[in-house]
Amino acid sequence: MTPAELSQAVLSAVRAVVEAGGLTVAVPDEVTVERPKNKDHGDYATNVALQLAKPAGRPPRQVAELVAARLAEVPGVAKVDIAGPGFLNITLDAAAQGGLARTVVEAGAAYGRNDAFRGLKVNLEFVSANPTGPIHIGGVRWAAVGDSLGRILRACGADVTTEYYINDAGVQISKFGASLLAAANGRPVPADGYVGEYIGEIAKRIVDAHPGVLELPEPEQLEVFRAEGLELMVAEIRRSMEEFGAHFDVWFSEKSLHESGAVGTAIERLREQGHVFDRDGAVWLRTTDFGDDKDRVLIKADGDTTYFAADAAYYLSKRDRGNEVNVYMLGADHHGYVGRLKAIAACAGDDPEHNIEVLIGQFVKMLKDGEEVRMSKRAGNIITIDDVVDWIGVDAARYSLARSSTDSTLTLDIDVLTSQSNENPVYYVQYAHARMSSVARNAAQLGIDKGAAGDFRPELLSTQWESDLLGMLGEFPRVVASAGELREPHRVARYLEQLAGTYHRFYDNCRILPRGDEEATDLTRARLWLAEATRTVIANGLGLLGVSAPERM
RNA sequence: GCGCUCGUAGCUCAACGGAUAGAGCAUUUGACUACGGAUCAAAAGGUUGCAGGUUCGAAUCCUGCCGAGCGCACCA
Repeated sequence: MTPAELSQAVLSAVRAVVEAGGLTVAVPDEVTVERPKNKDHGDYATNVALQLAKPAGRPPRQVAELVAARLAEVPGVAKVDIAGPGFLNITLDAAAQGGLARTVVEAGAAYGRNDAFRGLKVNLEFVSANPTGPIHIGGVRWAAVGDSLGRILRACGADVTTEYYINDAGVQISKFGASLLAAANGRPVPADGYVGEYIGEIAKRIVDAHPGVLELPEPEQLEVFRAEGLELMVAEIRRSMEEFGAHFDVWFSEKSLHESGAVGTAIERLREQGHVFDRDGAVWLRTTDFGDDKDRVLIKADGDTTYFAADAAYYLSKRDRGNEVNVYMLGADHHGYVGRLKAIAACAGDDPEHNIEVLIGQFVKMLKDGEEVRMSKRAGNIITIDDVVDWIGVDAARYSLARSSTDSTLTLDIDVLTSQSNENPVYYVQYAHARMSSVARNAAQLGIDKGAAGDFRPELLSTQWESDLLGMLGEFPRVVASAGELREPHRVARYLEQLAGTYHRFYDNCRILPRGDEEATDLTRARLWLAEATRTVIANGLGLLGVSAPERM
């Protein structure tokens, strides 16, 4: 029996009580059934009686007794206790609980998926770092979290488009080009230009590809370095992202918004909505109508459009392409954008609470020799995505970045990650998968098979460790659903750590394969079902994080 | 000054208003002639920044204060 099925059973019990006249209260749409932390509280607990007590005008324990009597009759429910202020503690019989292993194995890769977001078009924009240098650590966090969130939302049935916004228009690209030009000519980098080894490397690649470039008049040279440098840098970023396993469906050029006239069209559309006005020779969007702290300029007095105008056009583009929910993942230094982004949606006549979601990721600090590594572009000590991957590999990097909430600043100790990488929790999870794979290999070698589903005897999975493991497996669909709903991939990682721990304890206490000359028994086969189910869930979960599930380590 | 985010074990971090606040690392002590010891068992470690409030119940929600980070452009 899955938690979802049990939840339905509790609901039916409540309904039965109400229909029999035991309670006068509206039957809730859903009830929460959770795994109690304390084993004495049964396999599952529900607080439905506590919630219904007040509307029903009855003491919680009295409500609990009425529901418990009905629930105890449900097939598969072994026992229902009333505890504390009015919790219902439910114990399942072993067969009902063990049947979950078969459910999981038969669902395979589909186990954990749901259709909560069926038909919902979601756009996820993340990283979107300026193509003037390599992706640094802050961008890497979003690469890991954003890509994982995309996988999770797809598992929840959403139609997801992942997107990288390329800021390829504007002065920073010109500065980038000027920096490349200077490097190619052996001159010092201009003030507030870009420095770093990569500048010299890219400059050299451009010179190699265009042998005559340095003979051209300087303005033409600049144009070559600007355009070619941009192309090479974007290609470099794409390579890094693909190597990191972060895939973007769309690489969206800011410049294209200007060149296609989309920016002008967007301003006109906002004007038709009545939120555009002229003042001091500039064109403004009255974002203060919708909670922004000041109005924003769309077209400057000198006639140039602002970055904000492109933002508005970009948002409308996303909407025009059918995206209903548009998620922006920004660094903490951009949290000031939330108000104006929401205001764009509102000015366009959309619902800013539904059509735009902004996730703010706090900074990632790097620690080396016990001290924070102060990153500065000028000093050239930026930690890039490629650095992190070189040190600890893609799996460990993605996992360490995705396992904690983006709400809190994250501190990564380089020394720990490199020298003691075995202690990284990702290996704990992967090791469980490798162990199960090893058991499967050994079983095959012994000619043992878990057998047909019809011969599986779930009631044999009766120890505390097997019960714990089955309980954890049952939680997976809800973990995926809540991770998707809350946009919090770290919930999947934390769950996997718990699941791996539960598996390791099971493995330690419950021998799966026969030893020596012993024959395989029904218990052997039942445990193979359980191990296979666990392996499936770990593989599915790691897949949601974009982390490999190795068969050997 | 205004605003956003955060404050949990020595460290890094969990905990969708639920029962005794949990893991890992570090520290201490145990377990391999059994399926992978990258494991397991156990000990120790807390006034959840502080003070109020809301309720059957608060780390979680509200208010104030303290502390940290980051924002407050006709820049991009």
